[in-house]
Amino acid sequence: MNKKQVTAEHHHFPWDHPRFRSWIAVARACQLMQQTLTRELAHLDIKPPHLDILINLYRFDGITQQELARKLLVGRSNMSMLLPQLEKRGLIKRRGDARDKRVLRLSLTPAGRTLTEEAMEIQTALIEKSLTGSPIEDCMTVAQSMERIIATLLKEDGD
Amino acid sequence: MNKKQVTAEHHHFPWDHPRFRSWIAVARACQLMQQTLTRELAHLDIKPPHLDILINLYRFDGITQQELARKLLVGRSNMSMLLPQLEKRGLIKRRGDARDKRVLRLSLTPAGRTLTEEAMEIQTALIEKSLTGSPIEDCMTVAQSMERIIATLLKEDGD
DNA sequence: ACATCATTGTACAACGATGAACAAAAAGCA
DNA sequence: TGCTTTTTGTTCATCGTTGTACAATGATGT
Repeated sequence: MNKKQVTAEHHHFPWDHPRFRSWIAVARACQLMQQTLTRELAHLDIKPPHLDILINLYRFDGITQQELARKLLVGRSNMSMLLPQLEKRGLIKRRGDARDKRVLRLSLTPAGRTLTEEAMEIQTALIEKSLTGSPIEDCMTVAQSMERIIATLLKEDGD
Repeated sequence: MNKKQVTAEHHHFPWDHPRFRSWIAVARACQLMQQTLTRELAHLDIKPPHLDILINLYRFDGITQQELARKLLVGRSNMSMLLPQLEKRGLIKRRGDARDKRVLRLSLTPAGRTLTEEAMEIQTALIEKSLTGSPIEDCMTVAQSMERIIATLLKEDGD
């Protein structure tokens, strides 16, 4: 009931808000994870963006470039730049669809599948190592929060 | 004790691991948040990387480029590319240190301070809006998990 | 059938981020 | 003092990402 409270009850700065601090931590962790993954994938001569592509081709064989770009939250032009590289390296195959001559359907070659499995091994190991300090239920809480964020941001995006 | 269990007890795929799925959600949320923030900052003619710089100059007046780069987890060369732009726009000031003639000490101009406050308002609003679905205690859990990840990844980085 | 609009992939210029090589200044050490 | 090593910032070539403009194909409506 004196001066102390007056200064304590004001939250002028963003970094005093718990949600703000929380998000900054998320962003930095993400950045660090990307950098570390980049280093650990170096000897396979691929980078996180390539791995994202390969994993999705592994899961969804025959997907189109458009669908792939939407899953990865990147532009179509991005795929047009990266996919020919992977194709030249013999990791993926692109063949036109008979019914819709606009689309190119994507799939992994045997070499691509092998490389993807090696890379996923590395990524999984890195994630497990980084998250061993957090109990599974905390990971579930994190996942739920993140899914809510994704839903919120996607909703106002496609209006 | 028959065939069913044999296939069920194997977790071949990364996306079956809860920690893996959890991290994928983190990465996608981060990506989306960045894109949304980029759009909402557009009318101020700055992008998330610039805002990161400005906020740190707001908090830590007189910081050097090296210290700034370390806080942002980017290379020194990155700062050498971005800071001259902000200086030409009259948002920051760079002046040499008398005692150590190598370093440049950074500070915001009045115009830079004003712009930073506007931009922080936007970012804070976006974060609050995206996280309103998550109770504060969940945010704290998220923050703790992320700080652990950061600590883990930084530890093996600076060895 | 025809015109119009939407969708899919590409080409290109602009920009941010990186790592390596470099110059200048400081720090450590003989 | 003089020599080496470390630190700080810059420059440059390279690469991923974006947005825009474009061509080809498909879908829609009259």
